[in-house]
This record gives sequence, C-alpha cells and structure tokens, in this order.
Amino acid sequence: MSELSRKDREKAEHRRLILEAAERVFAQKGFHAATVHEIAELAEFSVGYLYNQFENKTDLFLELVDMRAAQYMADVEERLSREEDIVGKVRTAIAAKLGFFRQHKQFFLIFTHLVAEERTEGPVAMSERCGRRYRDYMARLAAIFAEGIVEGIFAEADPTALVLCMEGMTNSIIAYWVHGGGKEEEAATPELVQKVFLEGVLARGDRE
Amino acid sequence: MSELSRKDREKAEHRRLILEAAERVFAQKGFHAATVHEIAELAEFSVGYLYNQFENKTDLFLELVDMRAAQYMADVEERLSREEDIVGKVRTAIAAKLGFFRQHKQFFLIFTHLVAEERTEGPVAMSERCGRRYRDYMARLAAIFAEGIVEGIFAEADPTALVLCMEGMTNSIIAYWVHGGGKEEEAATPELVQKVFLEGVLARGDRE
Amino acid sequence: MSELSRKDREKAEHRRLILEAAERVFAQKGFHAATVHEIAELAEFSVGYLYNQFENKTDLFLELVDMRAAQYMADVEERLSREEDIVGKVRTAIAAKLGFFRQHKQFFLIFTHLVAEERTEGPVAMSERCGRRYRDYMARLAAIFAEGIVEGIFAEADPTALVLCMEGMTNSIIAYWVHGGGKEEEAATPELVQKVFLEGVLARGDRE
Amino acid sequence: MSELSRKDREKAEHRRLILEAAERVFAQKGFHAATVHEIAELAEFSVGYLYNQFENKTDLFLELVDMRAAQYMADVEERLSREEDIVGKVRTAIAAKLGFFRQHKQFFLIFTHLVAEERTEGPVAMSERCGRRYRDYMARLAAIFAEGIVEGIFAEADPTALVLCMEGMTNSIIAYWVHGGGKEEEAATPELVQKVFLEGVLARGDRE
DNA sequence: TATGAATGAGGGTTCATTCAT
DNA sequence: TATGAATGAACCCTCATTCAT
Repeated sequence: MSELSRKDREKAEHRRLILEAAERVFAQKGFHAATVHEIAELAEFSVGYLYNQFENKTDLFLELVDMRAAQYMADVEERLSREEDIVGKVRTAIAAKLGFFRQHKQFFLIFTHLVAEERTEGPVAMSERCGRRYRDYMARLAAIFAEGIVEGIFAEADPTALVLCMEGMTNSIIAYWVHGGGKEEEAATPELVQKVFLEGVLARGDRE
Repeated sequence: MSELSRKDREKAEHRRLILEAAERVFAQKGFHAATVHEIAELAEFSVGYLYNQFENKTDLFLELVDMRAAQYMADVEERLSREEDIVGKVRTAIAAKLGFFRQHKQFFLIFTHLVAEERTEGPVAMSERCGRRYRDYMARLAAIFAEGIVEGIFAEADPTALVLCMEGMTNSIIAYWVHGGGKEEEAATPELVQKVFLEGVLARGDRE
Repeated sequence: MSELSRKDREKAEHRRLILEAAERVFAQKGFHAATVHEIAELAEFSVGYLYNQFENKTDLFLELVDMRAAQYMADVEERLSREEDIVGKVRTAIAAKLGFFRQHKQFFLIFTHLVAEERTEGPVAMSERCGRRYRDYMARLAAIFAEGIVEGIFAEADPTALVLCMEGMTNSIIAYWVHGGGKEEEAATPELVQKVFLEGVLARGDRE
Repeated sequence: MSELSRKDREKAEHRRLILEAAERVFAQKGFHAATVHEIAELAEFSVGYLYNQFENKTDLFLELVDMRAAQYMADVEERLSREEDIVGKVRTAIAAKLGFFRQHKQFFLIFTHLVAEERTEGPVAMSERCGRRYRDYMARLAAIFAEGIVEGIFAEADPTALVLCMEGMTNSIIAYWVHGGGKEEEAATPELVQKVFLEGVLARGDRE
C-alpha cells in the first residue's frame, strides 16, 4: 500500500510540475500560441507523458485554471469568513484578491485571457466547473452588497453592478502591476482601491 | 475623374466590408483562432482579395484595431473638449466610453483580447501607433485627475491609479453588457458607474 | 488597309515589348520565380493584355525562346553559309555563338535553364518547335565534323561527341562572361576557344 | 548505448532516404516545381517528418547539394592526389568527373540547375559552403594549368579559361549521357574528351 | 511508467488566370 | 483594344496528437 501511495504521490507531483510549466507558457504566450512541446520541455517531461496525464491541450489548460481558481476561491473564502463586518468583508475581498494575484501574476494573465474568451465557443472556453465556480464567487460578493444595502451601509444600487465595479478596479490594478516593473505596486495599493471604491474619488474636506 | 473615384469608392467600400467581417470573426474567435478563410467567407470575398487589400492577417487585424481605436479616441476627445468642468470631464470620460462600446461590442472583445495579449511579443501585440495612442489617452485622463487633485476637487492619490480604477470599472461594466442579453444595460448604467467612482459605494445619509 | 496594318504593327510592337520585358524577368528569376505581374509591370502593360497577346505564362516563355532561338539560328546559319572552308566553319560556329550570346546575355541565362530542364515534363519543357530546331542545329554542326573527318581534316571520332565538346566549351565561356563583371571577356576570347578546340591545350613547341 | 546508437542509425538512415527521394524529385522538377509533398510521398514519410529532419525545403535542398558536392570533391581530390604527372592530373580530372556523374546522374541535373540559377538571389542560390567549395575546386584545377604552363607543358593561356573549357566539355558530355538512353556513353567516352581537350580535334597525320 | 519519432489535417500566403468594363 | 479587380487552387509549414517501444 505504501508502495502504491508513493507512486500516486509521484504522479501527483508530476502533474504539479507539468501544471506549473503550463502556467508559465500559457501566461507568456496565450492558449493558442503556446505549444505542448514547449510546455513539456519546460516541465522536463516528454510530450507523450503530458498526454498520459492530461486528455489534451485544452484539458491541461482547464485543469490548470481549475486548480488555481479553486486555490483562489479557497483563499478569498477563508479570509472573508473570518470577517464579521460588512465593510470589512468588502475591504477583505479587495485585499485578498490583490494579495492572491500579486503572488500569482502568471495566473492573472491566463485569467484575463479566459475572461476575454469567455464568449468563445472555442477550446479556451472556460470549463463548466470553473464557470460555475466563478459565478458562485460573484454571487457571494453580490450577496454581501445586497446585505449592506438592506442595512443602509451601502447606497441603493444593483448589487451585481457594484461587484463588477469592484472587480473591474482590482483587475485594472493587478494588470498594472503585472505589466509593470515593480514600483507600480507602491503607487497603486490595496488601500487606495479600497478607499476609492468605498468613498469615491471626490475630496471630502468640505464635509467634515 | 468620376470613373476613378467610383473605383476608389468601391475599393474603400470593400475594405470596409472586409474589416467588418474581420471584426466579427476576430471578436468571436480571437486573433489566433480566427482564420483568414472564415473572414473572407463572411465578407463574401475570396481569400486572395483579402491579401490584395491587406498585407497579411496581422496587418488586417491591426488596421481594424487602429481604425476603431482612432474612432474611439476621436469620439471621447471630442466630448471631453466640450466640457469645462473637471468633474464633468470625468463624468464624460465614463459616459463616452460606455456609449462608444455599447455601439461597438464586437470591438470591445477585440480590445480586451488586445490588452490581455499586450505582453506578448507575437503578432497580436498592439501596433506601435495604437499602443502610443492608448498611452496618450491614459496620460490625458491622468492629467485631468492631476489637475483635479491640485485644485482640491479630488482626494490626494496617484493620478494613474485613479485612471486605472475608472477604466477597470467601465471595462467590467461593458463586459457585463457584452456577455449579457440586453437587460444588463439597465442594471449597470453610466450614472451608476459615475456615482460609484466619484462618491464611492458607502451610503451618505449619515453625513448630511 | 493601312489602318489595319497600323494596328497590326502596333500589336507586333506590343508583343515585342512584352517579350523584351519577359526576357529580362525570366533571365533574372528563372521561369518559376518570375511572375506574370512583374513582367506586365516592366512591359508597362496590364496583366490582362499579356493574356490577350499570349496564351499563358508558359506560352509567353516559349514564344520568347522561339523568337530568340530563331534569331540565333539565322545568325549562325548566315555566317556559316558564307564560309567554304571546313575548319573555317568550325571557327565561325564558335565565333558566331560567342558573338550572339555576348549580345544576348539575358537569353543565355534562359537558354541554360531550358537545357537544364530539357528532361522535365513540366511547363518549362522546351517547345516542340524549339527542340526540333535545336536538334537540327546540332545535326548541322555534326555534319560539318562528319565531313571533316571523311576529308581527313579532323581526327576520327563520333561527330556528335565533337559537337558536344565544342558546345560545352562555348557554354562555359559564355557563362563566365555572363556572371562576371566584364573583364572575363578579355581573358576568355573566341580565339582561345577556337585554338583549344582545334589544337588542344598541349604545347606544340616540340612539333615545329 | 546500443539503444541510442540504433536510434541514431535509424535517424541517419531516414535522412538518407529523404535525401534520396529529394534528389530524384529535385532532379526531375527543379527546385521550384518540386513540392515537399511529393518528396515526402516518394520517401514514404509524412510531410511533418521531413520538417522534423530538415529546417525547410531550401535547407533540404542545400543539405542534399552539399552532401553530394562534398562527395564529389572528395572523390576527385582523392584521385588527383594519386597522380604525379601534370597531364595525368588533367586526364584524371576529366575521368573522375565523368565517372562520378555517371553514377550520379540525378545530381548532375540538380547541379546544372544550380549553376543555371547561380545568379539568382532566391532560395536556390547555392549555399555559402557549397559555393566556396566550388570556387576552391575551380581554383585547384586552374593551379594545375598554371603550373603546366610554367613548365611548358601547356600552351600559353589564361588558366581559368582552360578550366572552363574542360568543365564545359565534360558538362556537355554528361548532359548527353543523362538525357540519352545508354548508348551515348559508348559514343562519348572519357578518352575522347581527354583527347579533344589535350590535342584538339584536328587530325595529326601530317605532323608525324 | 515514460519516451519522442512519426503523422497529417489545417492554416497563412502566393500567383496564374479570368472577365466585366 | 486594354485594364486590373477578383478568384481559388495549391504551396510551404506548424503543431496537436498517437503509438510502438
């Protein structure tokens, strides 16, 4: 049994290594321009072995996305659950997303592609699982806003639209980080995003 | 003269038809998955004729992007110039962008791809012209915020980061429209985006 | 009638201009790499007009070859007929060929191609006419050698083989001229070829 | 080790088979008219495999030419080096060339094409290596004549021109063989070429 | 389990040829 | 007569995928 489990562990490790390589290549080239050979080479496995572990190129891509998405969801989820306050949850949603993608810039590029090609009927179309998961995530965020609106904390508005505003802001900021050299992370901080999203860009001096 | 001009008009019309077909196909499939054959078929021209009018697939793509981008820039520019007030300019920037892309949803998808693949050194990389234009556009928006901050209208913050927040919000909203069936445009209105961006999501009742 | 004949003259002149352009392009690029468009452009006629005057690309090529070949044949023929002496005929054959091709280097390149592709079943295969003509030309030269051998002027040998030796030498020399810059024509003269062919390369000092 | 070497041997064998097929097709059609598909089919490999073994069509062609040219050079070289006598060297140069190309008629056709297209700047242009090699070969032959002239064995003449005369003769003779059915090789023998080149075509009876 | 040689469908592109004007 | 816009078959080449080892 321990023999078998060692093999299983090895196999899982190999999958991980392949997915890691795939992430690098897909992020750099995009789905179509990336080649299975390049991924195999970077992973230091043969092409055949990739096809042994994954159905095909699309499957490899989707597995990768699902893995990271699950990780991302769990991460945000966990941090949101530790927060009672509604505004705190929003702050956390922003901070958690920015935090996660700062650690996974490669994945952000893939994620962007994915969203961009969401409408496509092609091979890059997000997997069922992933799509559902993403919609759940959005719904959960929307629920926070819905609750906040009921409680009079947030201004009256379509909760989904508010989620989109928040998500769009974070996306742009992460893209700024990803394409930049490093100093962008100091100019565009989570705190700034939180402040703009919660309070807007208008100065408040006159209201105090 | 009329003979010459008729031919020229026809040629221009053909270019337009090809670009239109290309916009549809590129929007649906993305650059790599789109095939010249499909574009030609949709445009009801032969493949050879596409190559008669455009250097190659990449050139066709870039001409398309440049055309629409120029149109977009001119549109926003024109509306911004008619606005004196700084806050008005911000409102206009949001409204103009949303307005343009509501009319050009196909292009929005291409635009998203483009930004997503910005890092690529491949053929999809935005053209020099287009890239420069885009950076100019961003800089112009940043200047508005810089001025507003100096005048005490906007809260102290990195102007570029503010532009990104605004752009990200509009991008998300447009994507929502594009992927939706129609009713999304009623839930997520320009006015909502303007309000969230300027004043934030927090309710203000308690401050009056 | 004069009206008609003027048209005919113009048409013939146009053919000549097209053939001239074709010779330049075919010589520079070879049959396959040459394009009808380039020939049309150089001739300052439209592509359609070329197809009006010539069946197709191959036909144009063959007409060209036939024209020059006929010219070449007539030229050599005329000079050979003015020569009574057998050795004089051989000298003339060499001198006439070298003389003609020095004036028509473009055609030599085409001619070389032609001979090179003689075996091909493709479109470049020499035309029936041209092939027959060439074989006649070779036969006529062979006859000269046959006669010379009978008369004891030339050493006993296969006349065809002797023609080939002579032709091969002149071909090489012309190729040398064609690919060179100009000074090659001074180093490799008709007289040298004649001497080598008639007397060989060995020194004769010991025989005097 | 034997495992590795077997694979290497197979790969080399496959290359050989492809080159063989390529030689046939290129010889029959010329570079431009030959198609990679036809070569692949004749070699009984897939198109993709050809591109696995060779960079592209041009590379395949050049590898082929280089291989045979190297073989040819080595062959002639080896036979020349075993000959002390100057006249013997010339006889050997002729005999060796005729001998080699009698065994490689396909290559002769390619070689002829190559020389015919030498002026082209296109893909058929001889490779650097091959061109240099050919010029070296010509220079070495010229050196033989230069020495012979100094020693009074050969008549005073431009050595390069003499090489050209010799080469031209052999080329014509080989072409005769190649295009013929077989009996041409009996009529046009190396001995005949040697005699004509060394002593000329004139009868010598009167000199004895 | 792990390999990589071998495949071939399909894409971008060219260019000889046609035909309405 | 003369044009050149328009065509589409066919080429070179790539790369996802398979399978014998």
